[in-house]
Amino acid sequence: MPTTIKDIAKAANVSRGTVDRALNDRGGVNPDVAARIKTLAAEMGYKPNTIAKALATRSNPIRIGVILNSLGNPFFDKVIEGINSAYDSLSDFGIIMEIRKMRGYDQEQQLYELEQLLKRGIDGLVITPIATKKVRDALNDMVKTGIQIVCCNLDIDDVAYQAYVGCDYFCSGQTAGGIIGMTTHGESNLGIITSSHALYFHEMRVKGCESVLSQFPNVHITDYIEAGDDEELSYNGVKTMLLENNNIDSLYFVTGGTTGGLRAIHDLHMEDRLRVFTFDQIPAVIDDLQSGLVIATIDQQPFTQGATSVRTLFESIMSKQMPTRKKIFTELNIKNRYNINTDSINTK
Amino acid sequence: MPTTIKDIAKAANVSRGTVDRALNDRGGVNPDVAARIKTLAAEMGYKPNTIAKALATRSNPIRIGVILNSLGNPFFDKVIEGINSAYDSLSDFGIIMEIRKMRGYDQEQQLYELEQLLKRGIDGLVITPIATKKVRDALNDMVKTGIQIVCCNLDIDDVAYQAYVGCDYFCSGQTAGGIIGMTTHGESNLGIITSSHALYFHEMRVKGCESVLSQFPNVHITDYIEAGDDEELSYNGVKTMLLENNNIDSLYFVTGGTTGGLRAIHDLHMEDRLRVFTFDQIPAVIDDLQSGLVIATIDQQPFTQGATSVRTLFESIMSKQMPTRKKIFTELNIKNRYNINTDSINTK
DNA sequence: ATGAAAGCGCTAACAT
DNA sequence: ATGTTAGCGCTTTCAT
Repeated sequence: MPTTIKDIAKAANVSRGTVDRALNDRGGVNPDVAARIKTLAAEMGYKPNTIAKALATRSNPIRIGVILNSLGNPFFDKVIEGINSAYDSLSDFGIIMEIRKMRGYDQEQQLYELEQLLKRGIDGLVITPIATKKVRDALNDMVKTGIQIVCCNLDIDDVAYQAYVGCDYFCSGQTAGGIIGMTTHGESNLGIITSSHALYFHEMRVKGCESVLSQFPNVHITDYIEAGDDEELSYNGVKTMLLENNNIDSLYFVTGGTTGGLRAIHDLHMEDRLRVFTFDQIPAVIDDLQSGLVIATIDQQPFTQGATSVRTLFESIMSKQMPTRKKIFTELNIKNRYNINTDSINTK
Repeated sequence: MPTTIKDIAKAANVSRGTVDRALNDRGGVNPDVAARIKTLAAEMGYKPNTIAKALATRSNPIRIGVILNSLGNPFFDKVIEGINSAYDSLSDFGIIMEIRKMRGYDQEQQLYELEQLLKRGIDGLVITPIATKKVRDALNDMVKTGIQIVCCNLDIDDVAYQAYVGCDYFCSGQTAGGIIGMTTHGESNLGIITSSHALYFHEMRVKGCESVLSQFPNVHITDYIEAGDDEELSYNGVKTMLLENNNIDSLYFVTGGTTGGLRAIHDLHMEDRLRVFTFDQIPAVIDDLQSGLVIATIDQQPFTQGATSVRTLFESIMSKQMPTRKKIFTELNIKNRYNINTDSINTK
């Protein structure tokens, strides 16, 4: 039988209330007594029982806010599924969650959503932060008021958050580089489509890929465009790229814009000439994995990212402790047409 | 506020005890009243609060037995980590778990372990079942006495278990076939090392791979040995295979024996001649992914298999309901040297 | 500063 | 067959 607060109370010759106050630093307890209780608890190997605590605090439940720049980005569908799944499984603990969705990387929009959540009152926040000074400051202000933050999918420097949950972007680029090098047998003229050099994490995917491709002297990066995560820009950009460089035989889509770019290839009927490498398992990618146009896509476990963000935040609030690791990296997985997710777990 | 048993009691004009008895079919309640309570509960959207239930039943906790044929098989290290992780996170719910480890596929050994667990008394069982008639019968007998079963990593037909948690073996073979075909550019003389044709699931990996490779007319299966999951047999078999077939340029290790086989390659100094494809992320594979000998390995999420088995069993016992899906497939993931797991979640 | 007691939602033992 | 009550481990309010 594990040690309970009652056992400690008896051992310390005080009431359960006092033990609770001491152990949780609620104040109003003689420092000497508090110290005695704490050492006693440690000696007896006390571990608070989370579910009992959750039951007891059910009347003022933990409130979690979520802000995702998910609108118009099919990648986030799975992240949201993961968030909802974790929420479901935590509902017995009495938690309240509100998701707010926004489009793209507009900091003003994100600041607005933050304000709305603050108004309602929250204990914790899951966010895909936009890495600007204003957002950084706003987040740090929240932390000062006691709100705990977990970053999901996007990281941000110099914010006192609890954890970042997402992939290692440089590593994801390396993984892509590895599969590009191997499947082209080290002979290729590659076109790269990225969002913007300004987006640090997407740039990491390019750098990671290049660092590996440098080992393949006959893989040449022939062209390189920025499509700003916009499907139309990507569509037109890819069209131009392919028409202007008729030696390009493979394409590397770093992020958003993949759907538009694939459409361009189909409209040009250039499927047979090209090998395409992408990220994530969005619908357009799955279709073209089946058709054989996309050779491989790198998955970053979006479902797990969502679920783990919520769970990590919850545990962090409940236990009043930092998570054991600050950077919680999800796996990077190469998917071909045979192992794309149909009905495995971590997915649904 | 969610509906509680108290709300239903009030609405039905009975006591909470009666509601509890009715909803849990504990008997000793007027059928009409029971029916009324049940429909009322459904109407009011009642969902039992798991954590309250767990607290209340803490005095006779759920006992879970685990039987794994993990001895001498490094693959299972991660499965066990997953099992222990799930156990930790469920310990507040008051569960007791006992793991029994055995070696290989000996049915008598497995029957013995089953008997030991039965003696101690268990409510649920996680097992890597050996698919023989005796084991099948023993498991079905247990189910009849009310013990719930979850199969982990290995499936078995005609057992009334709650769920199978593991990979789709045929699909894992297809995935391997895809990566072999792509990275060899469809030109290869392939040697296959499997455990035994008699082991259905390993055979599926061969069939799945062959089904895909048939699309690559210039990939030839040159040799094919059975190494019975034994490292020494594999070591010698691979040596012979490579010496007798000096046109073999790639190897496909279906399962156990990978460590021994890789050692044979090194001892023959044939690293440069070969491309190797394996399953799982056991230490020897990780080393040779780094060295470049292993091109890719197919991961099946062993940590998740362990954790999900325990969680599924626990939820199934607590809720007295079948899991939503009977076959819970873990993801199959292609790993190259850049995305093998170092410190991502799902792993540790 | 400390103790006592009620209560979170549910189960189980005991009454009726 | 049904009601009542104590209790699981913890928090919180109200006394002292």
